[in-house]
Amino acid sequence: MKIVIADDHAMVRSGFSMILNFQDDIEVIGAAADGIEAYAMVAKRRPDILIMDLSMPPGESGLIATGKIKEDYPDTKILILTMHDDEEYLFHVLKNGASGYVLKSAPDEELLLAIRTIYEGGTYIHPKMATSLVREFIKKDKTASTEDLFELLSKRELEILPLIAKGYGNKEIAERLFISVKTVEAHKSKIMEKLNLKSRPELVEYALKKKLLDF
Amino acid sequence: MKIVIADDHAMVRSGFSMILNFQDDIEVIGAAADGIEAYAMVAKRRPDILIMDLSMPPGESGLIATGKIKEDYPDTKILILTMHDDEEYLFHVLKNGASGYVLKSAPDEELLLAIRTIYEGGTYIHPKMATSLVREFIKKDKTASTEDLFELLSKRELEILPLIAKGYGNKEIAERLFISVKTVEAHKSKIMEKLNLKSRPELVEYALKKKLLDF
DNA sequence: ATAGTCCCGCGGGAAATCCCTTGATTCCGC
DNA sequence: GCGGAATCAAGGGATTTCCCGCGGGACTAT
Repeated sequence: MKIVIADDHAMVRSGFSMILNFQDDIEVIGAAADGIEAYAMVAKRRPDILIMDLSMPPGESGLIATGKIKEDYPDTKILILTMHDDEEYLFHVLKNGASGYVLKSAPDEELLLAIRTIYEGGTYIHPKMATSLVREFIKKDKTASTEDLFELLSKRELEILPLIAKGYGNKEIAERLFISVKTVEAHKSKIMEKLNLKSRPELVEYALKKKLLDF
Repeated sequence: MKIVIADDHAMVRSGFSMILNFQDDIEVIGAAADGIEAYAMVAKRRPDILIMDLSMPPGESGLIATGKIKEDYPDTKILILTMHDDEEYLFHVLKNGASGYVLKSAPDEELLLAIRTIYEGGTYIHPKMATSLVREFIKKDKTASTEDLFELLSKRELEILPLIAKGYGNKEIAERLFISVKTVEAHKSKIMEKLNLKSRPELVEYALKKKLLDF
């Protein structure tokens, strides 16, 4: 596979080139000293993988370059190689389309593993960095205890609550459930009483937190 | 650090015990053959780390045991060791409180690295497994293009849309923005016209997808 | 400059809908 | 059999919705 290295330190570039070229399946076909050069190099050589240092001050930051390159040349996988074990970077970089994140302090084997992983379409995140990713994931997904819900609300109420939250009118709900509008209103009152909600927005928020809004 | 190993294969247990006890900083203080035994062992010995095989058929699945143990003994870190490189498992296991996920096919060094990482409070996910995690993360965070929004809707409309979606009544919105109810109605009409929405639920859905509902 | 367009704000009035209180039925567990 | 909850429902006042229309300010193209 063909690789381009982008790093503002010449020594780092040649060092990694040595290591990589020593591999049978890897060929370093270019190098760049900043984000702009990296973009140009990718445009010219079309590598399979671009290894990019995040902190390249002069031309353009590696982060921005990552976004641009990924947008124009999505086939080139981007592996971020950095000395920051900062969580913030990880998020931004992933959102900008990078496929991997390896610390410069990692052993050579890890770099090679990362390269081969993303070459095959995978994503390589330095395991320790996964912490923040997992935390975010759990946070976004585990808001709902769901348990307390089923204990408090009846079947009917549990059926009506999401509909209200989704913005359906009482009439629509009534038609959908083949009951009277008045009944829907009664249920709604009961729900709000049980859950100690006193306004529609609170109800929407509640439903949202309990993941009842699945459009 | 003190470790308990849970695996239904005796050979696996002794094998790993050998490897781990060979380390200066690790001491295997117990073993279990199923989820129930694992729970009891954790209750008795209070290890720093529990290494758990996911697929233990007889007593109780490792997954469920993980949840129970984590709930009652949150100080014990749980490292999942499995042969499944299945995405589904990863999610469930993380939600149930595991701190690490390592494949049985991984080299010993990786296991040791994982143990030490989670002992220090980190989270270790096998890098290749990060793929699905990242995918989910990006999906949950990048649903909104947000761009098209700001082009279509005016400032005021962009201010009102979320309020409607959140369930606020026209009157409340009017009071909050110091404008007339009639004006709110007008804006609402404009919004629905521009976005081709014809009902309140559609509007809520739209707002939700654009991440405008941030309670 | 003038006309066109968009954003913002406001209003009337009629019909539909929502909100709140009250009450009837049924079913369940004690 | 009796309290309690679930389900259903009506009456009446408050609110929203939907149809209209009005005017001022900003920006643009002619």
